[in-house]
Formats: sequence, structure tokens, C-alpha cells
Amino acid sequence: MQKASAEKSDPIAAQLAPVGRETVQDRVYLELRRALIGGLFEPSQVLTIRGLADALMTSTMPVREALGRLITEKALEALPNRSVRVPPITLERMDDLLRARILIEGEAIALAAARMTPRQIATIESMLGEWDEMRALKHKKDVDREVTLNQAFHFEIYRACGSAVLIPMIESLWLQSGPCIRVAIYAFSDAGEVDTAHYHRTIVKAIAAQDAKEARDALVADISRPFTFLRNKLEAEAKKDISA
Amino acid sequence: MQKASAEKSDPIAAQLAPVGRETVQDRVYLELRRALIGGLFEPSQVLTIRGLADALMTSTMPVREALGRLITEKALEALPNRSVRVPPITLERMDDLLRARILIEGEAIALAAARMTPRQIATIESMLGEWDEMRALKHKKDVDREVTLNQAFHFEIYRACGSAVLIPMIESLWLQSGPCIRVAIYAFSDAGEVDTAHYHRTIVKAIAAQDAKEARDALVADISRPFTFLRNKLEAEAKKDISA
DNA sequence: TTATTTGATTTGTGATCACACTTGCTTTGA
DNA sequence: TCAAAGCAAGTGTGATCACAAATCAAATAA
Repeated sequence: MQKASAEKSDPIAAQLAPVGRETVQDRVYLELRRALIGGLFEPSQVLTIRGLADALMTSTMPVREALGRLITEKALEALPNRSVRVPPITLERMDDLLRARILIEGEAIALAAARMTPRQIATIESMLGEWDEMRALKHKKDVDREVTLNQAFHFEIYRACGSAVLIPMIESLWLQSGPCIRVAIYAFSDAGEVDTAHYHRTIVKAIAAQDAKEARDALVADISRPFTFLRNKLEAEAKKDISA
Repeated sequence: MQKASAEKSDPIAAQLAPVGRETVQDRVYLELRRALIGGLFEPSQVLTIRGLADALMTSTMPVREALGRLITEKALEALPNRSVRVPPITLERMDDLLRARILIEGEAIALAAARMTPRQIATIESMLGEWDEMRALKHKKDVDREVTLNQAFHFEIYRACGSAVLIPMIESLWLQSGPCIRVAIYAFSDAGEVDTAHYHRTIVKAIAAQDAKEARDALVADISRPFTFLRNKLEAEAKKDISA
């Protein structure tokens, strides 16, 4: 046990953080997760192991394990052909996802409202500023940054809820609704962005006041908006298809 | 495309259901799931890929993929040593799990109460009878059957909630609380069983009356009981350890 | 021209191997 | 006698191969 003794005797070793190894599989998994939450894959798109392995510059082994994990959390779908695809968007599924997100993320933010420290509140407050900046130079609509910032804002809150059980569930829900969200954001006009900022400001205000109910209501409004927007769009298209 | 043409032309093929192939990996995954929900593994027990592969009479490949899937749904835990174990029981984790189960399973049963058909209600009603039978010959305490029947009862209800999103989450929660539940059931005296039957009868009655609130309350009481029982037991042991 | 068949390519699955790291035990030196 | 070094068995990870099933394309027959 060279390492243990070194830790005890060596004074400079005390201030060294353990350098947790990450496997190739983890990197592949996280990369695919990022792509899914960000909506980089089309709904109904089929993914092949060898195709992803080539794109990610690795062998098939880490990819197939990462795909298996994503399938179990319903972020991907295993077809009877044994091929895997990103799940298609349907109205029923969207309603189902939104209901679950309201239930679970609503609970998480209510818990967080009672537990967030001033330091954590300052963090999410500063994110509002970033949002304003982005809106200021909106000539270049940076959807990627918008998605990333939105995710950072919400999960900074959820992490404070103190539940190691709820947070993975929320991550799974974001993974599942990722493809929908991206479609919605792309279709959003500039009118949508000001509302996003408005709801986020309301959320921060409610959390600062430790008002769990107000925070939950604002969150429900925030996450409902892209879903109802996309719902209207899909219904309009369905009607158009019938009339055509 | 011989199959497609056969399906169209052959009249007897129309009434044949597709016989979805199952892979070895799926069998391993389901078997490990069953073992975890049933609490066949000890909390904190470490599992090795080669050990499980030998026990399941297969190669390491399907096992490692199944373990990876179980780790992502938090049914197993990956230690920094890269070894995997079934998560240990702590008071915080139990409270966390119970809160999440009340939230999500409560919502599922409330939805189901409004949607269950008379046929489905008859099914869960007949399960009450099975419970009575088992209690009648309670000389041989069959924990396995008790766990299986309890699971069948609850999931017959949850399946009726009509949400493809909530059900996998509930499965994940059962997977995570499996080890706790088994410990609780083992410690249960006979007094516990009559209460189980009582709550289940109340649940069936409430669902038959389409009373969502009553059904949710009875369910909360039902799933809370083993947790509070185990909680008391652990706290008593902790106190004893301190005094000793 | 259209529908069917046949062959080649692609794809997922399981097994096996090589390598690096961990772990537990034995041996060595003070 | 005891701690440290060294060795050996065990374990997870990634790569590669073999095989079966699916998919696609060209060729053939009606």
C-alpha cells in the first residue's frame, strides 16, 4: 500500500484531490447524453453502433454499453429489429412527459426553495444576467448556449433539493424530452425568450423569499410553455395534413 | 421479403403474434432485476462480473452490459475501485426513497383510480383472495411468494395509470427499495400481514368507487409501513450500538 | 413495367483475448 | 516481531472475431 502511506506521510499529498479515472464508456455515455438533451439527434433517427463508434473514434464496445444504458432510461428506444432509434414525438408522449416533469420537478423545486443557501441563490441570480447578455446580442441566435444555460439554471436548483433519488429521475426526464424541446426552441420566435427570462426571474425571486408554492407555480409555467407551443404546432400541422 | 409477403397472403398468419426474440443479455438483466426487487442480494454485497457469469452459466459479456444498465438506474452502485455492489441501507436514503415513492406511486394510483376497467378491478380483487389463502396456511412463511404477489398487485394498478413515463420510474424505485423491503419483511411479525391485507382491501374498495384521494391515502399508508418499521429497527440498533 | 428472388453488405450479439489495475498474501529487511 | 516491498491471483475494460439476422440492390421472371 504505497499510496495510503504516502497520503499519510507526505504533507503535499494532503491537498491533492483524487483524480477519478473516467472510462471510455463513460465519455461516450456522457457525450450521447449531451447530444440527446441538446436535441442534436432528430426524433425517429436510427443510431447504429458502428456508426457512432466511428464518429466518436472508438471501438464498438463502449458504444454498445452506452446505448444499452440509454435504452434502459428510455432516452432511446429498442426496435424489434434490434436497431435503436431516438423516440418519435407524439402528442400523448408529450403530455405524459410534461405531467411527470411537473410532478417531479415541481416537488424538487419546492424542496430546494426551503434549502438553498444565499450563495446558491446568488449563483442562479447571476445566471439571469447571462441570459440578459445573450438577449442583448440576439442577432446570432445561439440555440446551443441557450439550451446549456437553461439546463445549468434548472439543475443548480434541483441539486439543492437534497434528494439523491429525485435528481436522476429529473435527468432521465430531460433526456426523454430533449428532442421535443429542441424542436420547440427552434420554432420559438423572439417573443418566447422574454417569457423564459420572466419566469426565471420569478423563480429566483420566489426562492429568495423561500416561497415554495410561488416557485413551483413559476416552474410549471416555465416548463409547460415549450410543450404547449410544440403541441399547438403539431396540432396545426395535423389539421393541415387532413385538409390537404 | 418472404415474411412480409407471407403475412399478407397467408390467412392463418394474421392471428399469430410476433414472437419477439429475447437476447441473453435481456435474460440476465431480468434475472438480476428479479433478484434485486426480491431482495435476494444483501445490501453492500459486492458483485463480480465473472462470478455472476458463472452463476448464470453464460459469458461475461451479457453480464457486464446488464450490470451497466442496473447501475444507471441506481439499482446498483459503482464504487471508485470499479467494483459494483448493491447500495447499502441508510436512514437518509430510506426517507428519500419513501418520499419519492409516495409522490410518484401516489400519482399513478390516482390516475389509475379513474381509468381502471371492471375487469382490471376484478383481477386485483381476486388477488386479495390469494392473500387470504396464504395467510390461512401461514405455518410456512413464504416470503418469496409474498413479495411476488405484492408486486403483482401494485403493478396491476400502476399499469392502468396509462403513463408510459411513470411506470419505468416506479420500477426503478422498486428496484432501489428492494433490498430494504426484504429486510423489513423478514423482520415483520404476523401482526404486519393483517395490516397489509387491510390496506390492500381499502385500496381495492377506493378504486372500485373511483375515489382517487382515498386510494392514494391507503397506498401511502401501505408503502410507508415497511419503511417506518425498518426505520424504527435501525434506530433502535443504532441506539444499542451507542450504549454498548 | 412490375413484382419476386437472390446475393452482398451491414448490423447486433456473444465469446474470447490482452492489458492495466486492484487486492491479498508471502517474503524480506530492520 | 513488525512494517514494507514484491509477487501472484483476480477483476474490469476495451478490442477483435465469428455468427446470425436484417437490409438493400441488382437481376430475373411474369
